[in-house]
Amino acid sequence: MSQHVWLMKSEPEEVSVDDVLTMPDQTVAWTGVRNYQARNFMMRDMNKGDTVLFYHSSCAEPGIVGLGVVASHAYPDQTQFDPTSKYFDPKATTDKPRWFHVDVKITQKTRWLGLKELRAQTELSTMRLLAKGNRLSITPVTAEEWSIIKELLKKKK
DNA sequence: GCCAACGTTGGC
DNA sequence: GCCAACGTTGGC
Repeated sequence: MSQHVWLMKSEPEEVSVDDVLTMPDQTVAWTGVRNYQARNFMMRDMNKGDTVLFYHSSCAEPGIVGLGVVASHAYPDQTQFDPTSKYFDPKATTDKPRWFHVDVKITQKTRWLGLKELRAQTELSTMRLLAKGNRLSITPVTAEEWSIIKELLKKKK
């Protein structure tokens, strides 16, 4: 079972890195994913202990703001069964759930590593996050990309 | 299975 | 609020 690194987007208006730090065990259930590619990453490719780059999106300061780990295996997203939830899916049943998610535990806040700064690194031009037209909320990060990001995070911007 | 219409994402 | 890019839906 191999170690992976993932970049996971969250809208700070919904769940910010600080919000997660106030949650029990600094862990958030990553519910609400309604895209099959992102779901499949969680179901098929994620392992407990994988590294997570916590990214703020749809906000004034998009970028990486924290580090964490995958804290569970994928399990059914309860919001799909809740008619009052905006994530309700009428086609999902408890026998045949459509949507699954993992839990993510934040292990540390980082400095803000903004999207512009990421784009400025030619070595990071391969990042899935930065690919033209990318909208995926969960994207894999290669070992090479991760080591570059680690160095960037050490720098005092 | 094709594909037009529609909805969503997310940076700007 | 705009809009490019992409995913999903549903009629045929």
